[in-house]
Amino acid sequence: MSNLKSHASDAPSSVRASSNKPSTQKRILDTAERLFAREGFEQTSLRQITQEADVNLASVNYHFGSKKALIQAVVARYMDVFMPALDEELRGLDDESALTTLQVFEAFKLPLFSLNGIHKRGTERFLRLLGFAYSETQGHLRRYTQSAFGNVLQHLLALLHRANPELSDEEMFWRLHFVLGATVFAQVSGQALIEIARAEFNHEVNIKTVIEHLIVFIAGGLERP
Amino acid sequence: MSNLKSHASDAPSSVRASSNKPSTQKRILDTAERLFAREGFEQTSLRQITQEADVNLASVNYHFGSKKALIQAVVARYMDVFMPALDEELRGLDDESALTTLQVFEAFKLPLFSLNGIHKRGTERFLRLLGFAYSETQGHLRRYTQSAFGNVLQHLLALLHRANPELSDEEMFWRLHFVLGATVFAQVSGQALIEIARAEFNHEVNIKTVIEHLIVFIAGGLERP
DNA sequence: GATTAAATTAAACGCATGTTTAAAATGTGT
DNA sequence: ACACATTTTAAACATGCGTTTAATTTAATC
Repeated sequence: MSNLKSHASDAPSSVRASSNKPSTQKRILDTAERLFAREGFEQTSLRQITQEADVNLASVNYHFGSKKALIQAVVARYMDVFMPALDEELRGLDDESALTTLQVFEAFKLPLFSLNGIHKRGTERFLRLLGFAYSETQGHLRRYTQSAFGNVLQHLLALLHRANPELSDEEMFWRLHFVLGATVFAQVSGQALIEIARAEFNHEVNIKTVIEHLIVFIAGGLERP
Repeated sequence: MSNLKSHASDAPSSVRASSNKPSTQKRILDTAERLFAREGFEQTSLRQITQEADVNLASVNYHFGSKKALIQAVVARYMDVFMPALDEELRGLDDESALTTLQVFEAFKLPLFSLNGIHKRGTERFLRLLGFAYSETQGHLRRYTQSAFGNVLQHLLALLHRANPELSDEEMFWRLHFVLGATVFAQVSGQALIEIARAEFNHEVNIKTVIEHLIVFIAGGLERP
C-alpha cells in the first residue's frame, strides 16, 4: 500500500518520450487486465503478467507496490467510469411516476456498454473482473467499492424498493443477492457458455445478448410476488 | 488417478479393528469435506487437512492418489445419494398433467434435505461443495457429474421444457445457467449472507429459509414470459 | 557534461504447495 | 513365530509464488 514510490501516481506522461511504446505502467495495467479478466486474479501470476507485457518482474512492485494494489488499479479504471455513469442513469429514474424493476435494471445497460470506450471489449472485461472479485474473496475490492461508491448502491436499493413496495426488506435482501449471483456467474462462466451456445444454436452470441437475457431473468425473479 | 493403491477402494472395514477411532481414510474424507465446504478446494491445503485429521501428510496420496482424487471422493459421497433421490422425484413428475416450474424446483427439496443423513449439516455442505466446484474451475468434477448423472440432468431439462413450452431452447439454456449461478452464489456466499441477514433482521436464518427464498426467485426468473 | 533522481534489471529470499521416497511400524496369514 | 503385505512415518523434492535487494542503466536537472 504505502510502499508505493512517490512518482507512481503522477499523472501526465503516459506515453514515453521518443518511443511509440506505451509506458511500463500502462503495459502492466493493460496486460494484467486482459489476463485477470480471462483467468481470474488468483490464477494469474505476476510472472505471467510481466512476461506477456515484456517488462521486468520487479516493476510491478516498483510501480504499484503489490499485487493487491495492481488488482485494485485495474478494477478502479473501470469503476471510475461505470459508477458515475450508473449514478446519472439512476438519477434519471427518480422522477419516474410508475417505476418498474425492468426499468431499474435496464439503467445498467448504457453505463455497461459505455465501458467499450475504455477497451474494445470493455463491458465483457469489467463484468468478468467483477465476477472474479466476488467469487474469489477479494475483500479489499469489496471495501473499496463500498467506500467509494456506496451511495450509488444505496440509491439502487431505494429504487428497487420503490418499484417493489410489496417486498419486505428481507425478501429484497435475498433476491438482490440472487441477482448478483446470477450476474456474476453468467460472466465468470460467460466465455465458456457463449461458446457452447454458439455451437448449439448455430449463430453468433455476444455479450449484449447475454445481458439482455440476464436482465429479463433477474427482473422476473425479483418481481415474483 | 491410476496411482491409487489397489486396496484403496476395497469396501468393508471402514472402522479399525480394536479401536474406536475411524480409519485413516475416513478421517481424511471427513476432515477434507468439512474444510472444503468451509474454505473451498483450492484454499484448503493437504497439510491443513492432514493436520486437523491427525494423520500423516503422505497418507492422502497413499490412500487417494492425489488431491484431485480426494476432492472427487468427497463430492462423490454426496452425489451418490443426491442424484438417485432427485431422479426418483423427477420421475414422480412425469405423470403430472399441468406441470409448473415451481413443482420442478421443489422436487429438489427432499433430495437436498435427505443429505442431512450423511452429516448433520449435509445439505449446506453439499451445496457449498457444488458452489466451489463451479466457481473454482474444477473441470474434472464437471466431467464426472456429467458422465455419471447426465441422464438425470437431461430429464430435468425435459421437465422444464414441458413446464415452459413457450420458451425457446436458447432462452431455456441461458435461464438455466442463470439459475445455476444464483444457486451457486447463494451457497458460496451463503454463510456470510446468513450472518448479515441474522444481524439485519434480528431473527434466526437457516439454510432451509435461504433455499425457500431461492426457489421462489429462480422460478420467477425462469418463467418470465 | 557532471550530478542527481528515476527506472530497469538479474538474482536471490522466504515461504507454501502437492508429491515422492525409503525406512520403520503394524497387521495378517500360515 | 516367521514371512509377507499393508500402512504409517519423517524427510526431502520440485515447483511456483509474491516480494526484496543491490547493482546497473536511463532520464532529467543544473
